[in-house]
Amino acid sequence: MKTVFALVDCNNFYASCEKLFRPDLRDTPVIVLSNNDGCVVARSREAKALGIKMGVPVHHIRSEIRLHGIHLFSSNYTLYGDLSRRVMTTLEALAPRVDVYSIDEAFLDLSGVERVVPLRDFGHQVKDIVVQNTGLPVCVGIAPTRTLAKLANYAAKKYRATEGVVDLTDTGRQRRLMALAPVDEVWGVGRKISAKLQAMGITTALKLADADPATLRKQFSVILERTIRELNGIACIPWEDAPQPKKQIMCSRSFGSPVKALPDLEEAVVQFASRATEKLRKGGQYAGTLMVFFRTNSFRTELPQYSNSASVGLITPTQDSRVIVQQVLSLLRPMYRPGYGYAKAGVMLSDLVNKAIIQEDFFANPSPDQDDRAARLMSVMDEINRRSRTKVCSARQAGPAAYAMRKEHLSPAYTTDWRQLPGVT
DNA sequence: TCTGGGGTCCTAGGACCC
DNA sequence: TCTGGGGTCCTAGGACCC
Repeated sequence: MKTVFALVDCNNFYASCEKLFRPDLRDTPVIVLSNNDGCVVARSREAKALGIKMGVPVHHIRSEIRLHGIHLFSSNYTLYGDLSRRVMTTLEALAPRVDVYSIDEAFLDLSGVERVVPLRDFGHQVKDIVVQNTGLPVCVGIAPTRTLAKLANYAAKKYRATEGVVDLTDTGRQRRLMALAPVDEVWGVGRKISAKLQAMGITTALKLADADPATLRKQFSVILERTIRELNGIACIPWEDAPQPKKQIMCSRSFGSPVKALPDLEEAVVQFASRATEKLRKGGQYAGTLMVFFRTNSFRTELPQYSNSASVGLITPTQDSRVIVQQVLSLLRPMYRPGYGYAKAGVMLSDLVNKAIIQEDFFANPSPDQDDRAARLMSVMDEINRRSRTKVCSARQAGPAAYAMRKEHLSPAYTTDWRQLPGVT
């Protein structure tokens, strides 16, 4: 049986989520901003039509915002995460296998579907059911490999005549589309590689597909070789039988205003360490290495700059917030220098393992019994934090702090907080 | 152009071993 | 002080993705 992939991708996901609860903004250009309201991370169709570019700092487009009455939203990940789950649940009911690839897209296994219904028709069914269940518009790209499905999705978004669905299982259609697609639209070809390819005369997806994989592997890497094979219809990224466990967990933030004093910096990294460890426990994992970093604002070149990072390996991997917080603080303190305004800090947990393969530390103090008590304490803490708004946390995490993020245009938690349900008047 | 918070994978090069 | 060849492991950095 021929393998067939579909890539389902939400249109302007964050902007569509915001519009869902604001029908009054139906035809208004809308943009969603990154943390701290820094730059543009999503644009509605109308905003794209106005030429607002992805990633621009919001203060560069103040005049356009005023001129065209563009509506701003701070990012509301609680809302987007909840709506994403609804989309994915819908997709899981429609296909035997679903790979959630990011917050707004998923690969579906459509192998065998064409014996029952034409693939293009099935794509339209998927699209209609998702919009019916969630209110969110999606596009569907169908092809024999993930890389081609990505390209099909690009075409479905770009060309109106496709009505949001492109079936690229036919080789002739693949080549016609690839001849039109700039090489940087290929999945896996970013800014650097695209520039090098262009210099070699490889300007379209088709020229890349027809290039010699062995030669390009030598000049680039196996990843690009794989991309070439995928463009030629050879699937190189198979289905995973089990979801792959995380390899690292990161928690970092830019601060709303510069942080100068050690206690404030400590408070921030304690927060990050706690949040990262919570994610760790949610996945049932233990961290073997932790890293902390912080830095001044490198864009303010007129100001003195300082950044540093340090990591430590634990003898026994842990998921105990108290241990991780202690370690992070003892890494941070000797690195801290007064006299700088710090703009960002973060904590990373890595060398993650499951409990089953943990090597006990022969000389460690806590007996297995104490270890057990630590585990119970952590799970009680997590449970309380899930249920209540008053968070239980280590004494160092106070809030709202000096480094709080700017979020001046935040929409309500429409779907995850009873008190913020949208009203009908 | 430089703005955000996550992630993954690959490669080159150094340290170290025989 | 210089001379060989081969291997592994780890880390840092780069490139990509959303």
